[in-house]
Amino acid sequence: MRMINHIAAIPLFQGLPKEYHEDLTTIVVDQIFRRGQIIFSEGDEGNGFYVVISGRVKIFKVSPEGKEQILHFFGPGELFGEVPVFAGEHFPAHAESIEESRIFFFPRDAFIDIIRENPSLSLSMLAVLSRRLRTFTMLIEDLSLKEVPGRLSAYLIYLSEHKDGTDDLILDISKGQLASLLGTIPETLSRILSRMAREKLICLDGPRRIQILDRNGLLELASGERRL
Amino acid sequence: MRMINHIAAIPLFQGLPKEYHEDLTTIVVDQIFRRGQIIFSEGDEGNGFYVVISGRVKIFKVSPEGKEQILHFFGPGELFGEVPVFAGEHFPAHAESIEESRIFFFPRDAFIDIIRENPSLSLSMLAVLSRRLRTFTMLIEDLSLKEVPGRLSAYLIYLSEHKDGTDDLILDISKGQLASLLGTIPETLSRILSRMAREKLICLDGPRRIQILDRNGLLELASGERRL
DNA sequence: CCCCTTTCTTGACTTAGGTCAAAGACGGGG
DNA sequence: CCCCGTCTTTGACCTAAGTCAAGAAAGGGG
Repeated sequence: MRMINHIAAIPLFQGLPKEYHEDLTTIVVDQIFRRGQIIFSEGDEGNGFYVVISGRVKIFKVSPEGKEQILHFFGPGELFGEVPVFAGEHFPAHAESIEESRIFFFPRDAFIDIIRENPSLSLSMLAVLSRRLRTFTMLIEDLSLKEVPGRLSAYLIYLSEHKDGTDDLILDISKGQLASLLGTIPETLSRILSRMAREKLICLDGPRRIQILDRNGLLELASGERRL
Repeated sequence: MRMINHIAAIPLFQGLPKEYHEDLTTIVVDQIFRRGQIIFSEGDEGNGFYVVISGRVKIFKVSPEGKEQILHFFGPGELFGEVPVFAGEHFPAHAESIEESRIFFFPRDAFIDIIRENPSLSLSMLAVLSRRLRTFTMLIEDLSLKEVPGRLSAYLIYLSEHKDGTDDLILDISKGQLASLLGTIPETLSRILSRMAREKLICLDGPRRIQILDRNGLLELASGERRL
């Protein structure tokens, strides 16, 4: 049974006594979702939460006219859909698998029973939720206080700080998705990218490769000191 | 000692064994803040969280140019500033007392000790954080997917559903603050209010009194079906 | 009751960024 | 290697909403 290894690898469950890992394997549901498949929709009843084992998932809202605002991307080891478990019954947004993904589902009631007996697990959950609140706070700040070039700069800086090795940044999502994450549309994003390239802030090195030429310039944009 | 009564009245601590209420009184710090006084600032180290006993508090972000985005208002019984307790060290936003307020402060370490022994308290905290995540999700949706008349309509509908008795809605905050909560500026809010009055959706009955004339019209605006 | 401060409204102007439309560039399957 | 669908870019246009500036109302303290 390899499931227990997957569970032990989930950050949320690190530092949990082994017997709880075993308890968790008894309640977990192992699922595969294909690219584009909806995992849950806004308003669905939330009977449990999910953890990405492999692949990637996006969480998003849609306006009546069809514009979509991405709230998060989640990759391996991250959990999502936990809000209704503690707050009430309904999911506040949609979840879609953006590539073939393996997802573990943890049913609500059984999970709460485990939590009731394990304060250290609940502290982990509290940490996860608090960190999520912080990222939302940043997203709200971006959306309401910065213009799009500022949000984009902040995102590029963020990428450059979390990348591994290479000189270029590799966008791991399509530009359309990035636009939605930044609260704008592909056309606008495209214009801003080429404007930034013209201003020698960045260099577009290929379809999904971006090189940062003027880090300070980006930082100034991100903090609102400069306009494009 | 009346402090324990205040603590017992905090929703977060409802359903907690009495002895924990007593433990809490030993760690709590009782504070008074005046109107306009800053409780903490973005980036401050978070050594604990706060609960409003009386008065009102706003949580907000400020752009480099000084525009402010209000994230929350909190009144009696509500807690705030809990993110750094579990997620890390720094407050992600500012907190200001908008009227004379009595605030209890709970230091981080002592509180975590109590949580470690009391799963039902941690479940309450998880519920509070989850509900907060949900309201942020709604705020993000509003800010990025709706135009200002839509956000305002949503807020008026919300008020009308939570009001007590009277026919008119009473704005409990200034129009400037409301503008900031809606992610806009007072001029724009003012224009939209008079436009809504002209369109007979609402009636402005005095400085802070608004009467809803056409609930459906507001609902259509809030859901994006109609434009103003 | 009146002054002074703060808040609110209104107007003229500017602009970021969204919409619509069409052309170009990728990229995987046959 | 070529075709077709999907992503991306570019252009012309439009509009929501922000800026600046000047009055008008409210509201609290003396």
